Amino acid sequence: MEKYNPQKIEKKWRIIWEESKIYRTEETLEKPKYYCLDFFPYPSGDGLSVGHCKNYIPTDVFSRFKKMCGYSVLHPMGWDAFGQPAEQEAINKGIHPKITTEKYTANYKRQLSLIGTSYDWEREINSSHPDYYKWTQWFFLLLYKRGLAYRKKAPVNWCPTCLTVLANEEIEDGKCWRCGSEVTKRDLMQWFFKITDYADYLLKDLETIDWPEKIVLMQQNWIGRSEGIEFNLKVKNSEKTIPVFTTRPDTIYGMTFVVLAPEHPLINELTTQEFKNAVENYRKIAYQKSEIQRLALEKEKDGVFIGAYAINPMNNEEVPIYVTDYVLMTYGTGAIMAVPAHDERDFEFAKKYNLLIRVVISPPDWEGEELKEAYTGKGIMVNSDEYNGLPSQEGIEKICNYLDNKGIGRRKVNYKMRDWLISRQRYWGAPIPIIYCDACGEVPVPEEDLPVLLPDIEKYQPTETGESPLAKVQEFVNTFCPKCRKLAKRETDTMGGFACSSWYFLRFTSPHYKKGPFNPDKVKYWMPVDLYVGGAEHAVMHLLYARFWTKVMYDANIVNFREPFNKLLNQGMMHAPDGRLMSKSKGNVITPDEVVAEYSADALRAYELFLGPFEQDAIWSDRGINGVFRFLNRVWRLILKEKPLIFTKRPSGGAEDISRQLQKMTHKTIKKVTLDFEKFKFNTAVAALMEYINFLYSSLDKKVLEEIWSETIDTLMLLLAPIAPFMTEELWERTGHKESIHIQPWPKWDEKLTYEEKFTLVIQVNGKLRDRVEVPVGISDEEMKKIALKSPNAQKFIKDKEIIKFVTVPNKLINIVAK
RNA sequence: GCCGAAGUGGCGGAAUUGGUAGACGCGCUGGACUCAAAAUCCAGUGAGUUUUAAUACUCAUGUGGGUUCAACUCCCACCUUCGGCACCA
Repeated sequence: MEKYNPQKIEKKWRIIWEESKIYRTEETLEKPKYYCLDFFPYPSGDGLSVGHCKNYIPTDVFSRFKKMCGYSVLHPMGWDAFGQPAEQEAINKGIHPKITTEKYTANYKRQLSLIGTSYDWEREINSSHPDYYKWTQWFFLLLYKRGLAYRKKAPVNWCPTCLTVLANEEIEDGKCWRCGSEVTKRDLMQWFFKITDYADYLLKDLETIDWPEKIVLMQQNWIGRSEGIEFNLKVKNSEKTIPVFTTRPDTIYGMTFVVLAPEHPLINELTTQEFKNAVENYRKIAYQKSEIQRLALEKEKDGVFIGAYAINPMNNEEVPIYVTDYVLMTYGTGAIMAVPAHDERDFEFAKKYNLLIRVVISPPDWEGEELKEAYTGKGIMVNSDEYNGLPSQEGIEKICNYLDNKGIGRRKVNYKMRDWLISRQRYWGAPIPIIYCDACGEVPVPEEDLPVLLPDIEKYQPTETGESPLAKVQEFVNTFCPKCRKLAKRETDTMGGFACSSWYFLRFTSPHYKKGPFNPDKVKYWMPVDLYVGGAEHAVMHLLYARFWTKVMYDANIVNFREPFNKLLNQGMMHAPDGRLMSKSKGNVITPDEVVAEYSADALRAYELFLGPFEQDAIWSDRGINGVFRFLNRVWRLILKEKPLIFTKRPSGGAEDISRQLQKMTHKTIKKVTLDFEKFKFNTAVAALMEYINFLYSSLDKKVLEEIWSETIDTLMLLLAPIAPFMTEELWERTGHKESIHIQPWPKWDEKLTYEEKFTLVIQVNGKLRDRVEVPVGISDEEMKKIALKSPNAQKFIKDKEIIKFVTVPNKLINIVAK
């Protein structure tokens, strides 16, 4: 027998598979389709680590499995090559992103082939290629035409290191998600997508998809829907009114002051002369503060009085108006009625400035004493005139009705989610296809003029001016107005990377289509994605944006589904042996290259699957992989060398004939592995195959009918094929099969053959295990009782006691309850 | 602070609807093979008590209660770890 030589056979099959195009996608109406997709990766210079493989291996195993089960499977791969990470890399290394991108994608592709993935490379896409971003721009225009892309000057998040604006989702703890610098505010003219128009829609349709609860919850929280009422507060000695939003109108009688955000437009008009200086000072300081300082939890609430008074519409009480930075201009109306008794922040503020704290919702067991902290729960209304005695819920209804009827306010829904900031002052992205003309204003680039090509330039470093590097490229900026043909200027900002990944899953269905972003027939055939697999870190970014674009497409009648990804799974992260995340800077990266060289791609695959549950984090261990490597060697040896005592006809005498047990074991294993694969439980599937082979080895000194042995080893190879594609292909060939193992039908199990004839009857006394007896399946309760009572071990524990009852579980156990 | 997930041998992890806790693997121990080692193969391996031995018993799934004939699984309280959100009125 030739030794298992993975280096040789893996290289051999990689070449054969590529030449025979065995992984080309099949599109046929005769089979059900299955679209299995990985998150769109950004190809980094560091290449793949075994951590990344924790995602790609399981989806590959599953795709192979589905294909063997008779599906036509779409399992594509492409590159999210545009965007900041790629550009930053290029800047750091001083090499043009176009060049680095090309190099890195080639490396990724090589590594993915190395580990035996079955991607259809004829469908490879790259978001930084003009034939791709042409359509990203096309989608921008679609949103624009539907009123969902607009430009406004707004204080936006600015990263002083990356020199660009960031979307809200790209800020973590007030810091840039990429470089960790503190984010500051800057007033810039920016493009936004109106995702808030779809807030409710995005929220509701979460019910229709099979996603991890965790992600659904994160999206719900991110969207942050809250129902309330917006109403106007009159200002004493002024015509102006201040709109405020509240979800707790039942606490309106507890309003003892009003607070405005520092950016509030009414501050200038309402502040009295006397307080102008103090207010201006406060605003200046607040405005200079970075987000992180402003949001710091420990920070004391402060603010200044503006000299004006607002009037409570319920009782005409006059309350002072303050400006403070704990109120955000970007949510609700940027002003609130402050109810210190029932809001923690207002309470803190009132304490600091000795403002009145009036209880209007009675906390449980409250007897009129002063509150030590705000009571934010619901309760019975007090100190609220005719509303006294009402529970909160009713109070909310009644007061809303009152304000509504009086024309003072109206019910409103607010969302935490903000519009999606799409402009980036960066070179490496899809140019925003808009032209500014002195005569015609903002003009979209006509579809037939797409793509707006990203010029090839030398100086792509970002600038501090808040302008994209493209602004300095005269040939790019200067153009003609598509409407009036006069001289005009192009928009020089590019789109953030998340634009590209908001539709790429559609492009895979027809990656070379020229007449549109995708071929509608192919989209109809393949979409939606049946299984989408990636990390949880994209919960509120990519996964929300892609859903949004899909809904816009649905409304525009270009797709016939409202959700792009039916089922979503998040893989756990793979940590380095030191328990930390793998990263080049920490020097603890383990690459698939080194593992494949030392063991084999098949061993790497099997090990990553076996390490633990798919969704759970795992720690790479250099020792553990030995176990699966041994297992693969045992498979190799068993199939090529070992055999039990084979016979062709019923023999007499000699060794024990275990044909029947073997057959049962085979069918039980098929069932176990199949069901485990369906449930993405690859670790127990591998374990089942290990048990299977252990059983086979223990059968070698027994007698087996020839056809059963041949079924046995064929099944072993087939079940293992998605996990260890190289080795099984080689073994399949060596055992005389002509066609590739990867196009064979998945083995089926015969349910009858998974049933046992005997089982271990567990005998308990008062719930404690006392004995075990082998008995035939299907025996009656009475028989079980008889057997149990005969057990000497059980007898020991019941002899001085009175038997009260028997509890039986058919084919499992009997419990004798005795006192 | 709020929301969510998870705590099982020396380690990674298994355990249908509550029904044999620790599958499978790593590691370790002993043995076989070998001049020797590696590799491979065989056996053992939760802790404790007991027995010459086979055996048997007690304890054990983060902690403390509860429901149940029976709890890793269900309920209540708490502890720890990880993840998310964090002035959203």
